[in-house]
Parts: sequence; structure tokens; C-alpha cells
Amino acid sequence: MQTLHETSALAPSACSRHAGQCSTCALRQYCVPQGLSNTDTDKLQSVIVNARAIRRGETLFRVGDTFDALYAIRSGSIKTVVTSANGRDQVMGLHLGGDALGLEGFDDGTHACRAVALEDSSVCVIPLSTFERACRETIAIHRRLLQLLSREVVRKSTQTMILGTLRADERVAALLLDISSRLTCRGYAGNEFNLRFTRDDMGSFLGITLETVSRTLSRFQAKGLLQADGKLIHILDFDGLRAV
Amino acid sequence: MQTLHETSALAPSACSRHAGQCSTCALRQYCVPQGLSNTDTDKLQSVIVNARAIRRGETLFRVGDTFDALYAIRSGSIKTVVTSANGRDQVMGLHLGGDALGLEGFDDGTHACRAVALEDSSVCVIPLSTFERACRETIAIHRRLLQLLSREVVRKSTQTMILGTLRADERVAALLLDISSRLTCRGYAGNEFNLRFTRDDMGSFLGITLETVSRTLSRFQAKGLLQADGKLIHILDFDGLRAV
DNA sequence: CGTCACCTTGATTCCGCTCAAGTGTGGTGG
DNA sequence: CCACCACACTTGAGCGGAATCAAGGTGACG
Repeated sequence: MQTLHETSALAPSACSRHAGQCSTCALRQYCVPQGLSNTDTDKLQSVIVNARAIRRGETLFRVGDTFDALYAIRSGSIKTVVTSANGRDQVMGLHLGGDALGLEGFDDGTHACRAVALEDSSVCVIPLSTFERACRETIAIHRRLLQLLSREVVRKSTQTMILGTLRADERVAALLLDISSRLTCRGYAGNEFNLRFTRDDMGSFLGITLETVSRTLSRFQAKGLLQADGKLIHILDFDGLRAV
Repeated sequence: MQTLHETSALAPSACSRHAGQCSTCALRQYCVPQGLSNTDTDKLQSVIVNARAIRRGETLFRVGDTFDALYAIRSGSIKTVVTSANGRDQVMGLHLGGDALGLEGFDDGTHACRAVALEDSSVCVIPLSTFERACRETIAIHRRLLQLLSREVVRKSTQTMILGTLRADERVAALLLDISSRLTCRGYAGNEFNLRFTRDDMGSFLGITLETVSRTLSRFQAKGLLQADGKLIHILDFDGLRAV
């Protein structure tokens, strides 16, 4: 509903369900655009030096860390957080398997947010130097990077829209529908999922309090729009949710 | 105060005050990073095919327009706007002389927002095809583009922070301080400026109503923080404004 | 001179915040 | 194994900040 675009360049792929079997699958999923040849893909794979596992609650990078690598989520989910001057945390984004991470670092060579794993996760680490070489050698990879950065801008615009114009219940609905559509793109069920955000995370992300999130979910449940058992969300009435 | 970074890669330049004398000055200002040689700069200039004038209220590009050129503001100021599904407008950004525009188009090849001139303005038009060639030939230009895109992401994060965590008066203060610091970067006076936003624009941008903006400015004036005569803003007490 | 766009200020309403109490639930250690 | 605790979630009561509705003022412009 609030999505500016149906941005699903991610080809649905069984890969994401068997991450252990394919170390480069996130990149394959994410960075391979239409029209990228097999040899190009091979080049891309060659730049991935290693994969890294992070456990729930652990931090992948912090504000001010030198930006020396890009990340692609292989499995799990990661939130990005910024702490404001007055000390309040703001959840900036929810990143699922296949998403890129850390692109804001190009600005000044340091990361501008903190990335924290919401569950035990695994990420591909792509050193910046090798990636830059790949960009220069392969124009399709270069274009893909621009696309990813641009998509990040559009995503953030959607977020601004949500925070700027919607009421609390509309925000919650927008978040659930967004997550649902992103999971669908990845080949997962879009109507039933395990939300890794706490109520507090959701509230911060949506610019409302955790109590309001909880109340809103209860109201949605009472209206028969969804079934919420803690973090397990089962959407029953998509149209109803879209209608606020 | 709410700025995540002191993002002032724009070298203060007399150029911006004499825009008419230097057709490529916006690009010179904006796209020339440290370490870009003169020959590289010449290459950059060669890709600018023309400059375009747009009058107050006119539109530079619309949502859905094919993304075939980048823009750099030579003089004037431009707002970007998105209309949501329910028909409400959300002002997404305020772009001043020297700023790049239209970078969100890389995502899917079309513009994701509408760009409207807030006053009679002039922009450099850089055709995408020639710019892509320049990126390939000159790595510094390529890096600069990534930096601009990344900066856009960081800027939007700041906006999300403002909309997500601040109260109305804090938002207004944050906007004024942001504009002030950006003008200072460009070599203009930061304490007195003509705000091209209407109260409605400000409200939309900050996620509050125009009445609240007006009341807040009146209150700030009563407290001696600033002098507001319509669009003309004179900041008297920066520290007071920073302290909310 | 009337129209229109923009701004200011007041009165009232209401949505969401704050404070508070109570309910699971998973993890830890005695 | 169970007592305990920390943490996340739910729900209620009351308050307050900002929205809404409304009226009036100002300046630009045909």
C-alpha cells in the first residue's frame, strides 16, 4: 500500500532455503541482474572472500567503523539502528535474506548505522577493494550497485512517507504488508511469518510506542484481520489490512 | 543537531554567487572530489550537454518519467515530492544550489518522485548515457557518484530520525539548523535566509501540520530564538535552537 | 477592487504517550 | 526439578501535544 514500487528484482529462489549448500547464493540472488552472463557471475563470486556467522544480538558493524566491505545477508535477518544525539535509538531498517547491507558507507568511508542480528544469521563479506575492481571490469556489476543504492533511497523514501503521513494503525499495517510482500518475493509464505522484531523494534521503526503497536495488533486481531501469537503473525485478511 | 554527519564535501565557492558566469559551476562544486585532476574535471564538463531554466512552481521531472539524465542545481532551490496512495503529498527533500537531483532513478529506470522548483531556478542536465561513459573512463567520477548516492541514503536516514523521534518544536528547530548549516557550507550567511518552503511544505516535510509550524515559529520568536517575517528567517540564538 | 494564496491565532477534539500493573516465558543456578 | 529473574508482551487509566475546525489578516496580482 505504501510501497512506492513493487521492487522485487529478487528472483524467487529455492537457494534461500538451503543457504548452507551455496555460499554465494545471497549474492547470486541479489546481485545478478537480468542480462548478466555466466562469466560475469563467476567474476562476482570470485570477489567473495568469506562468509561470516553472527549470532542473535551480535553486531556486524557499528557507527564510525571503517567501510571496507559490503555485506549480503545469506540467511537470517538484521536490523540497522542509529542512536540520536539525545540518546534515543531509532531502528532504520529490517534486512532479510538476500538483502545488501552497508551501502551507506560510500558517503564518507565509515558506516553511518549499527547492524544488529535479530536471529542467528550468516552474511557474505565482500571486500570493498575487490568489489571495486569487479565494478570496473564488469559494467553489469557496476549498474547493479547503482541500482541497489538507488533502491535504498527509494526504500527510505517509503519509510519517510509512512512516518510523515500515516496514523499508528496504518503504519503497523504498512509494515506487515511490506514484510509479507518481501517474503513472498523470496519464495516464502507471505501470509504467515515469524516477525523477528520485538514490539519495541516495531515501534521504533514506525515512530510509535511499543504499547501502541501491541494495542494495534490486538485490535487487528479482534477485527479478524490477523492472528498474532507473540512474534508469530498470521495475516488473514490482506484487503482488510490494506484498507487500514 | 540531528545531522548524522557534517556532510560538507561542497567546497565553499564564490561560484555559487555568480552562477550566470559559469555554466558548469554546480557540477564543478558538486562532482569534483578531492583528488580529481584537471583533466578529469574537463572530462566531466564535457558530458554536460545543456543547462535548463525552470520557473517557480514548474516541474523538472515527474513520478514515472524515464530516467535518462541526472541534474545538478546551478541556482535556485527545488523540492521533491511524492504523492501517496491516499492522495496526500509528502515533501521528501529540499535541494539547494549545488545539490544533485534524480539519483533515485537508477533503481528501476524511472523517477520515483516529482521535482518542483521553489523559485526560478537553473539546473545542469547530464544525460545518463554520457555520464555512464564518464564513470567508466574515470574512476574518480565513478567513486563520486557512489558517494552522492550514499549521501542521499544518509540524508534520508536523518529525516527518518527526525520524523521518528522528535516532537514538533524539535523538528522545526532541526530543519532550520539544517538549512542554516547547508547555506553556511555554500558560503552564504547561515543566520539569515529566505526560506522558500511555504508553511505547508515545511509541515509536510516534518510530518506536522502547517498550523503547528506557524505556532512553533511564533513561540520561537517569542522566546527570542529567531525573527520570522513570513519566509524570511533570522536566527538569533543558535544554541537555544539546538537546545530545542 | 476583488481574488487568491499564504499565514496567524483561537477553540475544541482526539490520538497516541506515559505511567502503571499484571501476565507469560525462557534461561539460569541452587 | 523448581524457584527465581529478566525480558517481552498485554491491557488499562489519565494526560497532553498536535490535529482539526474555524475565523481573520496580509500581500501579490490581474
